[in-house]
Amino acid sequence: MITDHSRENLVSVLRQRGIGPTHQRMEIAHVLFSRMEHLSADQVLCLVNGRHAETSKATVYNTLKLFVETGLVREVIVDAAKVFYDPNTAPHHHFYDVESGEITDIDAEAVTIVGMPALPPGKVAAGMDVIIRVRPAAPAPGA
Amino acid sequence: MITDHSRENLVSVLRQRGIGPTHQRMEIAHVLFSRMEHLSADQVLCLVNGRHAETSKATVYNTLKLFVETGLVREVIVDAAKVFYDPNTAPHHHFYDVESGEITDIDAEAVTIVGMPALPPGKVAAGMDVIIRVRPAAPAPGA
DNA sequence: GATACGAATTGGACTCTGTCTAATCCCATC
DNA sequence: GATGGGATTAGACAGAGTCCAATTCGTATC
Ligand SMILES: [Mn+2]
Ligand SMILES: [Mn+2]
Ligand SMILES: [Zn+2]
Ligand SMILES: [Zn+2]
Repeated sequence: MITDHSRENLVSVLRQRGIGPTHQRMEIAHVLFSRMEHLSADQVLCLVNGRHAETSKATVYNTLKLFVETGLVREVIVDAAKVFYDPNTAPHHHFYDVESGEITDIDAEAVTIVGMPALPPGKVAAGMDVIIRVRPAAPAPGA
Repeated sequence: MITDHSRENLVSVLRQRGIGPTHQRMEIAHVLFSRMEHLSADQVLCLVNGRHAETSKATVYNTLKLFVETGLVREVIVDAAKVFYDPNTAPHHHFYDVESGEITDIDAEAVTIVGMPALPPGKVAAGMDVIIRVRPAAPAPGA
């Protein structure tokens, strides 16, 4: 969890991962880590170019892929339409509102999975996702 | 779990859900229930048209959506690239091999989730997915 | 300051999954 | 064998994401 969003700190966070801190990468990291929300590539593109266009779609995709490969952010696959990028890399799970698209974190510490079967032979674990799909409660009938 | 793949039984399975058993729908149901595998829309299209083309892409998408809406099959979202359709509608979870794309079922009976936090206020549960991402074990070094 | 060079960025074409629509087809009923 | 409504269809379309060759950037060296 990155709490210091200053330019100097973002530079060192990128450098720690061997990522050259270019202007575009800094802007994208800033968008992700200042908000700590689950953003799609298109949302990142729009936020980065909010004032005036300065970063291309190709660079946003290049950079998000680079951030994922280096473990700076995590992909969240809950919706068939698009990938979300999650600046929270601590182990955790998600609520997903299938109507609004809203994604909410669930602390992994709080949850235990009992009776998990052995991995298929010849396979090694690469991660676990728990997704609780929710929808807005229907208003009480007659209310 | 549908064990009888005879034409007559598929007709009655569709009728039970209020789905008119057209030739194309029967073929698609047959492809899904005779294999009991997790298939993408494109795989269904190719399998249905294996011999000679008889069903359009539009009909495959229409029919899969209809099957999902009526609870005959279930969508599995594990891969950003495409949706898989699962003829197993019993509650269960999945192993997903991120390299081969192979999907394997995990019986939900065997697994218990302890300490699940309360749903966000105003939300009602619509389902839970557990996805264990795996990859082929690296060959032993020096072997 | 000018030059050189590898790395990063870019526009735009392209692929792929999935949606939409208007025309046509199918088929049960009369 | 006409009628009518649902199902199917081709193909245009939309949106996410990839790819590539050309350009630009940042930095190191002179
Ligand atoms: Mn800025
Ligand atoms: Mn068949
Ligand atoms: Zn998250
Ligand atoms: Zn399954």
